[in-house]
Amino acid sequence: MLDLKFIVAHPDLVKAGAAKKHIDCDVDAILRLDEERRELVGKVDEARASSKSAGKRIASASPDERPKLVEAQKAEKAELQAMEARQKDVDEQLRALMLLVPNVPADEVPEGASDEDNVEIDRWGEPRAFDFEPRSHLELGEAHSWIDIHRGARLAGSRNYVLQGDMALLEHAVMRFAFDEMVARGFTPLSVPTLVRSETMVGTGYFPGGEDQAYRCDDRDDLCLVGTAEVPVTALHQDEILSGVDLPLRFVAQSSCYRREAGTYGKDTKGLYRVHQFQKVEQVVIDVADEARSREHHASILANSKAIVEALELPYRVVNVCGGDLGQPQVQKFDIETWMPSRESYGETHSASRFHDFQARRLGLRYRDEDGKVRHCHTLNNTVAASTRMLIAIVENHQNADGTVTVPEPLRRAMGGRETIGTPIG
RNA sequence: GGAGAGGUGGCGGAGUGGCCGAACGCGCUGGUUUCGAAAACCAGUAGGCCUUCACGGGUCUCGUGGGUUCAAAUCCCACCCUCUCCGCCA
Repeated sequence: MLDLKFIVAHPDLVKAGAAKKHIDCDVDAILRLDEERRELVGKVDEARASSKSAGKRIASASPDERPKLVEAQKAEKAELQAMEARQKDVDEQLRALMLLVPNVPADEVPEGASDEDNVEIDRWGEPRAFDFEPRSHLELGEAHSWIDIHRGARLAGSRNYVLQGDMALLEHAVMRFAFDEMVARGFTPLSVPTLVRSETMVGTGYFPGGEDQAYRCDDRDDLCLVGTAEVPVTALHQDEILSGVDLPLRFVAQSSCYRREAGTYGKDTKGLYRVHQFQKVEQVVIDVADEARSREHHASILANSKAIVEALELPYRVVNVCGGDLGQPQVQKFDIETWMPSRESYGETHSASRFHDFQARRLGLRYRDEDGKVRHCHTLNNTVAASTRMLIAIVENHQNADGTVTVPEPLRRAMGGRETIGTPIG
């Protein structure tokens, strides 16, 4: 969330930011509640101080004046309790509203309502001109018994799948390559829980608002399956005060990712593009609160992922995500979209976001700065590789006329040294 | 799942109703000393909120939330977490 002091000092900026994101929030109600809160806090503190000193008088009073003093205190206490109850009520209302206020987008974020308004800012490689009719990943997958949608659905419902044989191997190969690359770049490898407390979902900004998109086990255990390792990794140091000299922290984690995809019925129903579960390697950076550093990290985590996609020889473009396509927590987001022949378009494969202290403030993630002051950290994250979407891009872009698939060089070692997979299709 | 023990500051650890945001030790920071360092000695060392130009002052927080009391780290209730033993188990 945003700093309450910031909201109070710059209500128009916050409102403009929300408008740019096409998100509703009641800034004026927050201003009103904050004023009421200040008034109450002043009064409550005063009443408490007087109650305290009265208590001390009672403790040192003689036995015969004690009952009188205690009686007087009882009356004051009722008054104090009423004020405290009101204060608590105001605080709760305030927090609930604060959780709904979106982060202010950067100036460079383009205006726009949906992903159609995202602005291309970079492009690498050329979509391949096939001299044969290219097959979709699903056609290839079914021909080679690599992808089993029917049994996936039978096991787990629609939007589920089973990978078999070389496709299951290739999935591991991509994940391992992505993970190793990040470790080589100095990121600390992490293996984290994917089932987290609801509180952790709130901390990273997914709740409130994203409850429909998460699988929840909270009727019995107050736990949710994460949609990305970003959640447990960013929250790793929640409620801690880190030492400034330890920053930045750079983490890489692989995890299963679970997404309900509510409200997407009928959209991307074919193949592996939009599924309920996949594997993902994710990178997370936690650093001091500094705009320049935030921008540097943003560029660098984007570069990390570009290097992966380039090493796999996949054409891509980078888009500057517009206001309306930006989530509540982000300041700015760059998506990498990788060319997918069957879609005849670039499909989103990576999402590099920076948050300023929006997540850190919810998480209680802080550090002690050089000047001795305690501040909230800045957080960032980006996809390194998401299994299903990378598999789509790899098999579709590197397919051959006979239905075999050329394995990109970095993945060959994990594929037993083979240059191609699949037997020619008749 | 059953039985027991426990959760106090960066760490260890005292504290069983008012004098406790909290002894003592370690760590850390500054100073004295030293050619420099170590040691020794002295001083400082949690966070939130309100208030103040500032110095400061007030208040809250001893796992979390409720309760008892004029007064709670301390008593009561619920929940969360950790550890030990048993059971189950990849």
